[in-house]
Amino acid sequence: MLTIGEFSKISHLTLKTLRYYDEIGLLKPAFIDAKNNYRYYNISQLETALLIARLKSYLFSLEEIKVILANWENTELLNSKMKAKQENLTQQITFYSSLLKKLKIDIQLLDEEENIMGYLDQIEIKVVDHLTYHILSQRKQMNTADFLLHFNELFSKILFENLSPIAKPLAIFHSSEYEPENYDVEIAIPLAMATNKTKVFNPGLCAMATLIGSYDDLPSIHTKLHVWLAENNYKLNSAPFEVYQTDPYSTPEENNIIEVYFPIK
Amino acid sequence: MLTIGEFSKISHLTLKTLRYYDEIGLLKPAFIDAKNNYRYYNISQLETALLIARLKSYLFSLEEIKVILANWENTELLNSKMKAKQENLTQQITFYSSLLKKLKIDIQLLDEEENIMGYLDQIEIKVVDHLTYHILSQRKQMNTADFLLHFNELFSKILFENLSPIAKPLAIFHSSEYEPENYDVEIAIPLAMATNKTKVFNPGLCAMATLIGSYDDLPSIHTKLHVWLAENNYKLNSAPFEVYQTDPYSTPEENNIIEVYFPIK
DNA sequence: ATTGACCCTCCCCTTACAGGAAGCATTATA
DNA sequence: TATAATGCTTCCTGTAAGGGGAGGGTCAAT
Repeated sequence: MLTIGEFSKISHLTLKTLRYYDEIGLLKPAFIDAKNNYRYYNISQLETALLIARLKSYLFSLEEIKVILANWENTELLNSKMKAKQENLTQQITFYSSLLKKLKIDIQLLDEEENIMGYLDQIEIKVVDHLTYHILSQRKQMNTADFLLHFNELFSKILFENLSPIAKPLAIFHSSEYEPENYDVEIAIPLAMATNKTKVFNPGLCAMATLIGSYDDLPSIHTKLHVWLAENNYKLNSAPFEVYQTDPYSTPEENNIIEVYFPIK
Repeated sequence: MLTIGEFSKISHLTLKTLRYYDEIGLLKPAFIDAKNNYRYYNISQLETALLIARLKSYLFSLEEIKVILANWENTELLNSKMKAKQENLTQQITFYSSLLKKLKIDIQLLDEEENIMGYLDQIEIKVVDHLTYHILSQRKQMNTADFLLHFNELFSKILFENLSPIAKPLAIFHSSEYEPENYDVEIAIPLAMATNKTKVFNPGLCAMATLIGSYDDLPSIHTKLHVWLAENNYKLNSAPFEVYQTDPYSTPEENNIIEVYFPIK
């Protein structure tokens, strides 16, 4: 039997950590002296501690580790968790790598004494009179993370009901605030002919800017448009919408072309 | 003037986020109506919001971003912070990559139906009678993170006082628990001759195991040794110590050779 | 005048502990 | 044996960056 201090020294886990693991039920001492609440550990628990440390080094959460330990006999579980973690780490690495790439571009800009927000001045705003369309649309509360998925239903309908799209798909944003988990969006596809399921989409005069790049830059475009509206004494007349000019499935993230329209008056 | 909802929609920051940024002083609304506490933002603050989002995407903490914004005129600061962050990201990537490599090895083990803790059984324990040395030593409370640095002083003394080391440097662990920030360690170098500054180091009979690999595996060795002591009815006779057989500065992390000794009775 | 959308503050929750206080228990030393 | 030094306990607070929700006030349009 080892006291918590001895156990700490051998396992290289602090007292705080051991007490915390006890509390969350990850590693409970083999024996607790009822009269003074002293914790005592088995020597064999040292190996459990090693295992925990090992899994922790792979960035599993303590909750995940608990599950793995509880099903230690089930090697399939561990195997699949490990493979999931591998996938996870790989994604992290690509994420960090692309971040690093962007960062380096900005550093170069800074070294050339340019403003890193300078790209904002490159955004060009046009005033256009948008065509009137008959659109097939669906309005939903959606999670912005799986925005794309929601188009599938529409695409499918068009395919199976032999409808003919006449322009690129678009999305109309009705939300009054930014709520990524529960975003009020109407996705739509303009059709060549009106049916009883279509409705008329007639935004009229619009301020428009084109985004070439990642969706992450959408706030920049929106900001630009709003600043422009304010400077030119226009008001937003109805919900902003976006037209997707490129296929997000086959286009690399940074080459997407999205037109953002603000109906104005 | 924009209400918080409008500002949220354009900037793609949630209401929660905006209120939080107000609270921590990162982005305070330009105007607050005193009678109802409504927050109102300037259009120009949208660009600040964009900047914040940008820096956040580079994984700066909000605290860092606050500092950067406060010194926005000082382009040097931003530049240096960006370069530090670049370094940081690079390290993260190497860290994740090496983790991924280890993970893949374990996955392969699992696929071959081996236990991932199997390496524990490979650790060989010998009983040896340790030589007696005259050691030049220093006992300190240290942070385990800069363990190596503490040797420099000793090395320097040996060099400038023309002393002759006779064996590899070692460290004796007096701590009674694991406290990474404040670890009670005695670092020592055995010398050929006794002086008035040396003391006798005579651990006697020891159980010994050799670690080839990263320092992270030290708990495994300690665990192994403790299990062995318990199984063979020995007791720890004095503080455990480690002998560093390889130069940590020139040896890649995974090739270090460290001998761990437990004086026994 | 009412209603529904919008805004406010306040409190609790998240991870994986660290830091510290206050108070027993055990062990070492004088 | 008395005292001091450790060792152990529980409990409280704090971390980063907000999310979730309660309870209640306010605004704009009908």
